[in-house]
Amino acid sequence: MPKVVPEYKEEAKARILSAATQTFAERGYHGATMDDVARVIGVSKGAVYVYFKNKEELFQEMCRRCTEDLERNLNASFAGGTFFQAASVYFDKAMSDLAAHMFWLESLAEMPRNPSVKRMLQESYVRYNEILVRFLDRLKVEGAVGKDVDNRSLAGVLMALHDGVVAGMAQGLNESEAKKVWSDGAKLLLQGTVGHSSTNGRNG
Amino acid sequence: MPKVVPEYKEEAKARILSAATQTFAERGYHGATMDDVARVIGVSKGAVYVYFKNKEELFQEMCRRCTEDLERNLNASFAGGTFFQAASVYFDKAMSDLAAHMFWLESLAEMPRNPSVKRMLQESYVRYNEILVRFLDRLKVEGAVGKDVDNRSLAGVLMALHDGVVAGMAQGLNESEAKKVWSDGAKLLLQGTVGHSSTNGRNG
Amino acid sequence: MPKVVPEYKEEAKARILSAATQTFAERGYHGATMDDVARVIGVSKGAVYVYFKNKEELFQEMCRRCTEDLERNLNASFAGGTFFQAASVYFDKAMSDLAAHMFWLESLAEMPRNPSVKRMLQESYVRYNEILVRFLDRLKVEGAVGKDVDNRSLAGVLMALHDGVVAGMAQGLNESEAKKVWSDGAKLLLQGTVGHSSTNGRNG
Amino acid sequence: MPKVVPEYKEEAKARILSAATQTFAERGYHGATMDDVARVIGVSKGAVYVYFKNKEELFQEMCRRCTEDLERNLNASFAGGTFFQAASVYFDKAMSDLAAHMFWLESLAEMPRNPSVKRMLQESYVRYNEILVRFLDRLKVEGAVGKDVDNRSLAGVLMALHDGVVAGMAQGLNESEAKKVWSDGAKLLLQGTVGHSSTNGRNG
DNA sequence: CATGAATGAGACTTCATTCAT
DNA sequence: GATGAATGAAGTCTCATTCAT
Repeated sequence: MPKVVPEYKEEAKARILSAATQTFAERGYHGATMDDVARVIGVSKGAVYVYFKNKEELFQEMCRRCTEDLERNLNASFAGGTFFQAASVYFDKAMSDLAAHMFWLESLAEMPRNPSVKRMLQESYVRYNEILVRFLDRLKVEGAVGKDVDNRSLAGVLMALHDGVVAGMAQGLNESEAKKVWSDGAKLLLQGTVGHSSTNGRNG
Repeated sequence: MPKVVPEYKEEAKARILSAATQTFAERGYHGATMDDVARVIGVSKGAVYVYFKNKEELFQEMCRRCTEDLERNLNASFAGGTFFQAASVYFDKAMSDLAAHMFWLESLAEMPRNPSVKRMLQESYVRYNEILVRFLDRLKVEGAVGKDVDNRSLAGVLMALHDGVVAGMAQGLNESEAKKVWSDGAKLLLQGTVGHSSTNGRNG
Repeated sequence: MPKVVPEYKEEAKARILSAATQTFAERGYHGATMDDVARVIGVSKGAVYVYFKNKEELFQEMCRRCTEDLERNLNASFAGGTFFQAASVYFDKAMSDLAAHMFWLESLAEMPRNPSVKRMLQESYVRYNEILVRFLDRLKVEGAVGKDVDNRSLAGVLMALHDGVVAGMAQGLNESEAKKVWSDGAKLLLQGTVGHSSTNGRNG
Repeated sequence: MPKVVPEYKEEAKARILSAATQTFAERGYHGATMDDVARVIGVSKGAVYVYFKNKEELFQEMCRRCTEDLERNLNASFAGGTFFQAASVYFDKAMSDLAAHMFWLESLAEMPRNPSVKRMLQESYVRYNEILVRFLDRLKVEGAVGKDVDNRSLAGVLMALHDGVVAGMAQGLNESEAKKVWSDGAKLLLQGTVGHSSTNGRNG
């Protein structure tokens, strides 16, 4: 890969970010050293500083990419289909990057001390919610969600379920258990929304 | 109370643990220094080392007490009454110690690097689950939960919802929003368990 | 020297400042490492940080003390007596701390990059001038300095002579050569002030 | 001018030296990076290494050129005319390159750590002195300087005055104040040399 | 020749831990 | 027991220098 092509720097950055996400997920923000990150891709400490001004900026860029990836995944998964299809598609895709989950916990813990990360996570939290609300609004129109349900609240519950499953995996839940919690939770919630009054099960 | 009696040592330990929990919650495990902890209670760094061999042991003891507190709260809240009563009692008690939530996120993030903490959190996770399963089993006997529901799974969903609400608070949810997510989630889940077949709303 | 006495910290600070002045004078601000400074007094790097927040603050404190010492020396030397007595007393005292001269050159060079040092040196420069002006004013009253001489300007010339002698020593002038330049310069200047008109040689 | 001719290399070297002098004067030897120097003339770091083996050699070459420039200026200014004419001509020319003054202070400070620079500055100091002595010898022949004056010493005083004025400018003296110190100093010194015995003011 | 990505030695700084008082 | 000065390992970051392109 010649150094002269313009894409080179972007690739190098991406390589570092990938190594850093993995390392930070394993060792945490404070436990991971710049040396650790560099060693993963077989370069020297100094090389990382060519692409990122400091550890903090590296971390922020990782957060940015992670939240964007998650948003992309949500957008792609909750674009159409039934509730369960979407939830399942989303979950399977999300599970393919387990390191991202631990990294997310790390960034949650870093929020109180890093205003930039805090802002990013709070803003992305709101955006995720909106994606889900849009999806649920469509389901309501189709009758798959009861008319008396507050979709904003339901979206909040779904996100809590999601975050809680990730936290659960950190606490020992294996992947299949996590998937069961996620799908059982989703099923119960959807059943709850149609409640005893509705009979529409098309989207369930 | 003279200084030589054993109670004094316990009091001193408790004072340090309380200061440490607060400090670790604010600054994180790595961000909080032994000096910070000592300063909060107005003693010297050296004094902390009289009661705890090192930072790690201090942290582990904090984790132990936090998981015990949480377990106590769960046991007390999910001892009797309806599902919503229990959920509400629990939540109100839990909210009274907000620092504990951030500390819990910290300990989650520390798990991969601290086997002892990892074991503690995984074991307590299982115990929490058992508490909830016992509670749900009773509700099922009383008919408040549908007979075809897997209580172990429902307990897992409830815990995920709980953990997700805490994570949501870190991401910007305020206390009343959090309470709404928690109670709406609990309501939807219970409605889901009784589904379209059951008509029993006594425990809702 | 017990650590419990209050004077201990002041003494430790003074010890570090002395070691630092010597080290900075030899190696320069950038060439001298905190390790170098610590090693001179046989302590560890970390000990220096107990007394000074960082290298910059250490340097500033050194500047402060050096300018104060110089001012004290000027005040003591140019308090009374003839011009030559004062100049000679001053010079002999100043020469006893050669390291201070090189340190002063270092701080001159650091001025453009260190606003705090810049301010300190500029302010002390003005104060030195005032000390000399006061002294010259007295001489004028006594008739040792011609009435038509601008004492402020003469003080400026004297200070330039002083600074130039120090610079000259850096450039190879040995102590006796420096003393000759200083005293010959002072003599010529004083002769110049009384010029061809005055005949008063009492202070020459 | 094709790139292969030797003149090109000389031009490139001169361009780098000029950029480096400016940069080193502003940021100091340690504060100025090779990148800074290269950026000023819009070339890459590597290009500087084509013309100079390392930072030290670049610095030495700068010192050499600066001392040569100063010597040239002294030779040109103190070639003929009266004392004041020479001093004034010299000063005006010297003031046109203020950066050189700060660079000179930098190199003074670097002397203890750079034997090559030390040797250069010490040798040039001697040469400057000889230029002034030659000039003063001529004035003495012409009677503008008293016969009983030690010209070598007077030259030393003049150089101290010069260096002190430069140091004074670093300490806050503006250009007109500096000029006043320089010319008042020169006047007083010359008056001093003719002293109470001589009445010759032709050169004053 | 020129470029600039990469290196790695070395500096500053922090902080858990120890120990003499 | 309590203190806090001192230690030293370890981490972040810089930058002179090299070298493949």
